[in-house]
Amino acid sequence: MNNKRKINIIYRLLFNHFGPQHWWPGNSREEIITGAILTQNTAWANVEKAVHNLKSNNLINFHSLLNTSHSKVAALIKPSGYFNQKAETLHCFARHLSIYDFDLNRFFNQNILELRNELLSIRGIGRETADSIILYSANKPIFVIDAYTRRIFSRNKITPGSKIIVAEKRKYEYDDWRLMFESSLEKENKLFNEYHALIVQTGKNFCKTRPLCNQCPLIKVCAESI
DNA sequence: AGCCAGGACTGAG
DNA sequence: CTCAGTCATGGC
Repeated sequence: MNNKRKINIIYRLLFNHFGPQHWWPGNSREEIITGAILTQNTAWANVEKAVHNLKSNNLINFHSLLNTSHSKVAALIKPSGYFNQKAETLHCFARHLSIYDFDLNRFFNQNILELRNELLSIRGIGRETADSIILYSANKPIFVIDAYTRRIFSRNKITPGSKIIVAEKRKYEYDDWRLMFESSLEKENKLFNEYHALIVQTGKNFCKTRPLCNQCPLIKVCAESI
């Protein structure tokens, strides 16, 4: 069976198992962007504390954020780790958004690739963060790849291209993974939204770095049933 | 006591 | 172009 069919089947299995995930957690586009930056290599529970601190100071607002000192922002987001870098990234994003008078409608009103390139030009925003913002804040269909995605699918022999597997970490490029999913699914933001959320849910439950994913009951069932 | 979490960037070689 | 090193807190 080819990867395309496996990817579609696994989606149904995961959705049937976990149900709808209602992502992204957060109730405004600004909060989603903030969370996407703060969650870089960080447990979500820590991000929630940092977001709460920002909320208490009315700083889920990029205009206000730009008028707040680095040291104050860094102190508020301390629970999410890497607070100096992330405070800088938040400022860089805010500075970029000022070009659009802090109007996300205007910023998001361009095609996906242009938006993506703009996001990638902002220091501290890499591919995963850019794509999370595009999918979950701008509501445009782009498939988000993260460590869980690579881990779960590569351990189940579903990988892009035909490169030799050397190490788990950097076998394939980010965009190879992204295009594998995008070319296998209907290009629909609701589907991409749910699928990535389900992958994270699966990863959190069953596919941590250890124990190995081979011991993941769900994925094992998936693999066997395909 | 480590090890890891919904990454990104830099400088060496 | 690879890739180890760096950034950093809190939970298990």
